[in-house]
Amino acid sequence: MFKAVSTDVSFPKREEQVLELWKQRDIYAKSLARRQDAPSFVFYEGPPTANGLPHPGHCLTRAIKDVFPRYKTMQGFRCERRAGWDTHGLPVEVEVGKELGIHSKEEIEAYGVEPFVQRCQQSVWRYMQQWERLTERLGFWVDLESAYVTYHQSYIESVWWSLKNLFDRGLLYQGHKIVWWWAQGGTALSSGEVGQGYRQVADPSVFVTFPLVDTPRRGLLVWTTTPWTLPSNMFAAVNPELQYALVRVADSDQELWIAADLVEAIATKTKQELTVLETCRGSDLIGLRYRPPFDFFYADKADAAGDLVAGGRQAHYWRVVAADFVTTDSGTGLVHQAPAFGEVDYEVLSTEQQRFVEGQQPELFHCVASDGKLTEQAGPFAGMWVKDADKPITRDLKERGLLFFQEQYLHDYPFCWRAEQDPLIQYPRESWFIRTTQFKDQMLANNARIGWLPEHIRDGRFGNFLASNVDWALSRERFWGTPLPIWVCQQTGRMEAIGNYEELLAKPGVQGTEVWQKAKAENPELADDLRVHKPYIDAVTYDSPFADGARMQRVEEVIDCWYDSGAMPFAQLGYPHQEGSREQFRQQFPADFISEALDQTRGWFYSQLAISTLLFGPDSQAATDGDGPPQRTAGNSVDVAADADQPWPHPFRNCIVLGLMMAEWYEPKKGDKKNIALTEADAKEKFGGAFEKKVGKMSKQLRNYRSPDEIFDLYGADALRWYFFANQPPWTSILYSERTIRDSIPEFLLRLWNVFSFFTIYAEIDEFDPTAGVELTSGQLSPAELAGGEGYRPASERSEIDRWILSELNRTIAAVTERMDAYDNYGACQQITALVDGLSNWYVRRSRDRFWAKDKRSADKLDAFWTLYETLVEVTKLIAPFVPFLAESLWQELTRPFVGSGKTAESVHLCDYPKSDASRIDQTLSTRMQLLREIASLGRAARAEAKLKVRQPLASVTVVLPDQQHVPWLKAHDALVQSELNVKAVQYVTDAEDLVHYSVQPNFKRLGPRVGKNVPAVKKQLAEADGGELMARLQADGFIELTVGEETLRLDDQDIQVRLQAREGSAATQGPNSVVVLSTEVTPELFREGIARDLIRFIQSRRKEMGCEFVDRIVVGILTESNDVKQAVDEHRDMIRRETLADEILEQRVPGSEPQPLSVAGQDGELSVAKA
RNA sequence: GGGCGUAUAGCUCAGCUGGUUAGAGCGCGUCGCUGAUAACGACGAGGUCCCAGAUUCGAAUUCUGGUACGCCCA
Repeated sequence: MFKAVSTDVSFPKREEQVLELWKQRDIYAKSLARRQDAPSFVFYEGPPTANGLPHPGHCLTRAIKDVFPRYKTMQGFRCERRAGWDTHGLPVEVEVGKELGIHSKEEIEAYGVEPFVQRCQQSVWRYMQQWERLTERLGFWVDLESAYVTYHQSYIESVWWSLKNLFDRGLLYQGHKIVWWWAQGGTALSSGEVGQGYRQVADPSVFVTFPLVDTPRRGLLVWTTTPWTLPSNMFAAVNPELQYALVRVADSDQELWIAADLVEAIATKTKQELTVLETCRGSDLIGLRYRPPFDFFYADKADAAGDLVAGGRQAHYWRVVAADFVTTDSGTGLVHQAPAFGEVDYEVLSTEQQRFVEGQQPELFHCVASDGKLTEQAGPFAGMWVKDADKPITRDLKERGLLFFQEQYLHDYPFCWRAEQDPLIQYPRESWFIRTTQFKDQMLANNARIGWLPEHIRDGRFGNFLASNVDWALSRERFWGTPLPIWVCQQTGRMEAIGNYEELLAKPGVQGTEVWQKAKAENPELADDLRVHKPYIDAVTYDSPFADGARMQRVEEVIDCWYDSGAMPFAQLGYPHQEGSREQFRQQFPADFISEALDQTRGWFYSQLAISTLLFGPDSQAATDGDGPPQRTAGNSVDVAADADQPWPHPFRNCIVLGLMMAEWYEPKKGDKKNIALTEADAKEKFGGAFEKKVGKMSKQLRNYRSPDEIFDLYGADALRWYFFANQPPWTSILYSERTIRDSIPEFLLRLWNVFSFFTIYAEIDEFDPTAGVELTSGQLSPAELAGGEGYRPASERSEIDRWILSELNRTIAAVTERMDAYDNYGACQQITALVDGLSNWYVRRSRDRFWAKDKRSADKLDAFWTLYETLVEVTKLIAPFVPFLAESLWQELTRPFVGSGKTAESVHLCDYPKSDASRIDQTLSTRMQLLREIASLGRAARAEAKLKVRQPLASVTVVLPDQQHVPWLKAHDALVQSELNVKAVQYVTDAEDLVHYSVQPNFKRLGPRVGKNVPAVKKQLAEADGGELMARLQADGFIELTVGEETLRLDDQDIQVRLQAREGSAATQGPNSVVVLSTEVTPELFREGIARDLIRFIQSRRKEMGCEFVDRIVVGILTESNDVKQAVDEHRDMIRRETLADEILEQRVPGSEPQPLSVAGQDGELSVAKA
């Protein structure tokens, strides 16, 4: 049987119990086992790194990642959820470096690559426990035991396989990458590190003359802010779209090309008089050859030239080229290009290289060594530190008459975050690239088929990013990462890629494996996976197939760890090496659903798409061993039809892109801004009144957020989850607001719990038994199963309100399903909230007296029980994916009476998701009930207006409706309105000119297209006409006629809408569909009845104070001087006794009671109550 | 500097394809209810829908141009 549950519930405590239950009974495994042969719904976990502590943002990601797999599992899909960990990369090296107190590459090498890498491998798991605990506590069901790990040998071998594939197809190549370089430290810095070091500095800005080869009197006026790069000049860039002017400099024969828009500005700035001789478009200047300011390279290469792809021949260097980044915002409109020292400049060189035929392309040159000093090639400047060379170079130009102008220029420039005095420079490094640009169109086509949420990601941020794709710079000159599996012939320089470790060992003349064997022998604890890492793998060499006697040696680099993560769809399976991985891959590719935050656009979203497109795209068939793209026949996707001929989209069909999470905190208006408070209450206590609320980024330093653990302990995981799901669409920036998280408890969790608690209280008292007569088959307490229950009647035989809530339930189930299938958790939650509100504030509220009815077995009472029970059971399943803990608690309680049978599903998460029963949806009933609720609400508003509390009975209300349609139905529900508004009678009228004023408006949506420009005229005529008369005519004829201009319009009741307006001075309120008018007269009889209701209330609260059980009977004594009160007791004795379970009402003090003062009808008295 | 996004009540946000009284929750205020009760309900105040222009019979919604903020990239 049911047992009344306390309303004093601690959700965190209950959640811990639920976790224990899940663990004991292995519910997650069972939920998968149930769907073993079902169609799959594929989910990919984007691997987080356990190298840092999890924070609130991870909770959101993990909550979203949880809700859809849970939902799909209940919907009948098999959804395997494999966890994964990202373990490589610079952050790990930095952590270890901190521990060791070292940071430069040299220091790491001095420390020893071998112990360093070993430490990295151990360090990766530093926060593992916290991550696992968070995952579990949040209720994120994911298979942690079989998690994929990016440093595992099988994972790395998958990555190798893919890289070999790319290498063999000519898609991996060596080139230069311009990096931010710390010359003193001899290392490249990541963009994150560079970002930390920006400072404002003054640098020289110089305008230099480049004389044209054919007409030396004419020159290009070229701008640069880095004079030290001038010796390495290769081109001058113009914007082909801009206008350029040839100007003569007054008092000289010099003629210079500059941007036309800048003539005046430059003249003013340089105090020179400039005369425009001619103008042209930038594109007309392209190809002009000039003499560079220094001869260091010019001496050798002035005549270097090559054949063009498009035919013809062109000089390699020192000519005008096109670059659309050139603007007229500053400088001269012509920009000096030293591709070695600028990423954009380098792109210009790349573009130029592509114009020439293979083997005849211009090549990068420069004269700066990696230590930041100019080389011997720089002649007199050799040996100078680049920044120190600015001045001598400028002076030299000036002496030779090439310097036109110089000034100081303020801008932000990056410095090394470890050595603040050291400016960083852009510098070319050898690097490996993947030829992704060749697949740009395919990637775009692939992207176009992905269901992005929000949609604008596809054409916006992600689409633009793809459209401006550059080749993927894959290699890293670091230590802890997947080694690039390319071996080089030491003699010929020819290379080959290796696809796995075994393949390497099978090479002829293999040597060097003993390095690993020795390490392992010395330390058997070493993870075997390390053998495919640096430095062990570097030691492995073999005989070159390209030259007799030569050896093959691995290149030094490791790869970008984003490649690791992007390879996850196949690498998590060890594809294609592991046994069974091909079959698994075919079943688990592509994913139906993934989700990460917006910052992954250029990260995991891109790495996955790029790798997948290159490896499994249309023209990769041959290279994938004949497997081709393994297209799974379709599970489930939005917008994207599973089209057998179209290989897209992969590797994921739907992606929810989460917004960034913001923190909310309070800081004092005065004093230490670091001394913050996390809640308003704390702030009040700490700072008095003087504080302000702040919203901003989460910050570890400021600690402006509460740790997830604390949230779980204080409010519970469901509160946090519901807050995430139900408060905003997930792609907006989400405020991590402790107050709002806390508020989700009373707003939703507790409200539902209270309904449930109400149910159990009366189910226990009345011994409601849902088991009798029920034959369990599925054990899910489905409507069909419950239909056999004792006293269960078909919905059609139950009362209106029962049918109403069942209709709302099924309507909601349909809506939630529709929303969730569209990956819209927010919309789904709004539906659920509305249902629970209706259940609590209308169904239970309006049904209470049915549960209080004396006859325990009356059909109506049983209907109420069955209806509420069934609704609770279905709601429990409905909310299970969202708030799995509360749902489980409810399920365990709701199934309690059946437990003996052993046939009920042992967890709500082993149930099917509810199916909407269309036959139970009654739209008319919904509309009518809505109207009824409107009337009740208006009635209450009218009472409030007239200051007549609901406890005071009134004679009647009059409800004015514009049409008769629903009146018969409403009349049948008089009792409901009467009790809700505490009135004796309800009248419905449509024609009540004395009470309301009718105003008639056009139905714009209908009439707009029909009458167009005449809409305002129609509106005016309708407004000016007598509303009541129009109504009468409409009701009599079915239409009205209006003359607008030349035309006569016939309008029916669909074309116009009648609005009611309460007349001034009556106790009336108006709503969208009706007006409710209150009869405000309080007769003596009504007054006394009000007194009786007051007395009931006093007695009830006294009962409660005394700790009476619900069924205890009492004796009541009322002492009063008031005749009204005495008379009220006489007249309403039965009602008072019935409501308060009083055996007797005496006009004296009840012996053995504690008398209480009583104030009713403005009279004092005394109330005494005792148990009978 | 470029790209993307956002701007609606005191706060956090809804508002689909244009339809004339712009909504919710919280907060605030007033009142009510009192055997679901440390809950709950009703009502109220509170809006230049960022600004300007355009399209239209009609614009929070579409277009153009600004402004502010956020993110990503340079």
